[in-house]
Amino acid sequence: MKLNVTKSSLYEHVSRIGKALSSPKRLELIELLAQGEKTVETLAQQARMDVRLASAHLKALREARLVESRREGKFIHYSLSGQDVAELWLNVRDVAEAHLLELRLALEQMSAAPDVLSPESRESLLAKARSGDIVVIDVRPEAEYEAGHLPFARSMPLGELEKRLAELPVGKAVVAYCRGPFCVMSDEAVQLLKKRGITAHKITDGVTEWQAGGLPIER
Amino acid sequence: MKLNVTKSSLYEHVSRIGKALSSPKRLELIELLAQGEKTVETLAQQARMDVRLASAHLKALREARLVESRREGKFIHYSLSGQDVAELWLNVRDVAEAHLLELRLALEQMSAAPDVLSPESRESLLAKARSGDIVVIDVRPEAEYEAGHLPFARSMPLGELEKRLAELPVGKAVVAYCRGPFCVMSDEAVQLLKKRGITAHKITDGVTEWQAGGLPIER
DNA sequence: CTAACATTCCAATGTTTGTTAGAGTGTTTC
DNA sequence: GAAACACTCTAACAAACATTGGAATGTTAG
Repeated sequence: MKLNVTKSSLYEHVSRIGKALSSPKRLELIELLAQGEKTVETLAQQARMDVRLASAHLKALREARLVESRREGKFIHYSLSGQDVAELWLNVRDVAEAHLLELRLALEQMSAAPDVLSPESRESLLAKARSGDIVVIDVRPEAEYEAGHLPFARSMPLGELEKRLAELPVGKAVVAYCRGPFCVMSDEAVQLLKKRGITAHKITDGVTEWQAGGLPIER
Repeated sequence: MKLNVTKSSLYEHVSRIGKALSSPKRLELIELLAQGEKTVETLAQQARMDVRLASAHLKALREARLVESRREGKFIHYSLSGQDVAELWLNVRDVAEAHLLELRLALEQMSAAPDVLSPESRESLLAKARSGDIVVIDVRPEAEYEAGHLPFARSMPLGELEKRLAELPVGKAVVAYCRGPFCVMSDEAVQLLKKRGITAHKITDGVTEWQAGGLPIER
């Protein structure tokens, strides 16, 4: 029998948010939810964890009011309870990257192999995409593309990429993106494309980073 | 016997930052450190906790690279390891305030009594302070004032306020501030001033909020 | 109604964390 | 050198947490 003592100092309240951010699994769920609303099953599958565990973590996130749920028939759809939550995730990630050497090393090692497009300005990328100079592909699952994607990007989920290579205009450089710097799907896409002789690069920005930078998102 | 397995997924690294933010005591220490570097003893005293406990929490914060320490003779001075850490704290606090009803209620209740200056723009406050239209007082301990304060503010620590009332120009409205919305020192200052018949208001901004808003800080 | 399914709840496990007590380091002052 | 001081480390315990197995809930489809 637990008593509801609510040791409610102001810091206590804020620490509930901190607690929600203190588990790697929950952070992964937040990043996935930043790509659009999802069911528990989808989340569990994409984060490779047991459904029960995902449910438990989602409960914790819901209690910290970072996520909301919506029932639709058999399924319960979870989503972040605001754009500010996605931006908080970016903020925590940036601070971690700035101060934790280990993380910076791990990230460098990860994206050392495939071509990362030099961080030219987001606007210049946008301009090239608009003019048709380059082809921007979104290699995330289609549902995430539907929930919001970069302007002028076309959906080309990693799993289908190989079969759908013919859809890509010949001779044009391809720029791939996925969920953000922690996501390896764009790396794999670039590898595959280069193997087929297609000029390909990746950008580490995902939709969340793009949006947080004040740039437009299409739907 | 613990093995140093370092389950180093990327999320694992970021969660170290989250863990550091998951304890109310640590958050309080972060807020205090945002006011300027401090020794363990000062921190323990201001946060009303045992020195040993403060030391333990500081160790955790240091391991998450959110704070740094610097030895100077007998004393070890702790400080945030970057402005970004202070801004992360603001970000977490803002998200908590936006999504946790309980916190918003607690805050409203807290600042219901004393006069909160209507959130007129920071610039207009600055202008009035510059022109001498109002007197801005910083009621934090003097050391924190020294480490950085609002432009045109004069130091008037809460503990000395009563003795030093004569220093205030007569007939002018006083605006008090302290560490931020969680800090009650400005509330107490306003109460005391009003009791003496002095027109007094508070602003909830502290130096950190002011600075994060892109406004200048004096030193 | 029942069956199938998505999701959550409950209970039990081992692990991590917060806290305090007491001892130990390193630095200054005499 | 010794004493005083600021701070940290070790050990210990209770509380909180993550994870898994098994059962329960609520919904749709028949």
